[in-house]
Amino acid sequence: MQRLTPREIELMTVLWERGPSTVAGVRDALGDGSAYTTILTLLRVLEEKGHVAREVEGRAHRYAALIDRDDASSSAIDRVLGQFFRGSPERLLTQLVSDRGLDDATLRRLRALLDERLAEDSK
Amino acid sequence: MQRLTPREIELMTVLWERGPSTVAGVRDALGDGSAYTTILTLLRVLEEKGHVAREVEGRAHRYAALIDRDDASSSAIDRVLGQFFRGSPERLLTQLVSDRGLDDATLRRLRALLDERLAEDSK
DNA sequence: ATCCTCCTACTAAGAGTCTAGTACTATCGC
DNA sequence: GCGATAGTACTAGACTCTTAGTAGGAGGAT
Repeated sequence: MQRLTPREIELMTVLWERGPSTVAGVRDALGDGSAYTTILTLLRVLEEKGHVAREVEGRAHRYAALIDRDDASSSAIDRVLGQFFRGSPERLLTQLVSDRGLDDATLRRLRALLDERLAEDSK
Repeated sequence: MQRLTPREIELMTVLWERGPSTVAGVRDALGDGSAYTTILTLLRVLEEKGHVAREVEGRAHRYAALIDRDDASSSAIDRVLGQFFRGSPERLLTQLVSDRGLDDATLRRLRALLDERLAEDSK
């Protein structure tokens, strides 16, 4: 999966969460002061890159995400994993739990998650 | 912490792993075909940004990382967390274990990590 | 029919990233 | 001393990212 820029991630997030949207819809959802044409341009670029598709709807166009949110986040994790943790999820988790001051409740939920996963695997 | 570019991360990684290095040292460690002056320029930029310092050593300069690797990776995690997981480490871990096909051994090690951490906290 | 509004297409500018060349300097071997 | 070598400083070009303006078209209101 090709890398998304920070701004592109913001736009894609809107499409992922709201579903297919018009330029005005995306702009409203973002709620920053970006000009209408700015959003339009960004969506055009995303279309060129193959990350979104659009269809005509009345006189406007409706843009829809073509890539999966999970795929995008997975790529982002891969990148961080490779850049900082020699590809090791353990190292990442270690830092996650040691640096972030996660409270016991969160730690226990994380452990429960792993337990679940392990139980599934052994089925 | 300010965002590092991908290329900057590569250079910083060399400094983090090898310790303070000269331009030639960094260039050798990278081992890609980059021109000497390219590495020089990148290090100069990193110095301008305050990420590295240098001191004269003979006729060359030796560059040293000023920022901590853990801080940088922590920022990277924060970014991904914010961009894709609404700031929730659980959501990140969920995807980590579900998508990545981690084997049972790894999952158990991750769980052991959490157990350790929980034990420490209760001390 | 004409004007207004909404929307798109195209263009462009400024900043940042990454690359590397050229020019200059200092040191070392002789 | 003098040339070769190794290093730095400066410059610059190609590319990407982000922003937004201008022009023009299509539809609706009157």
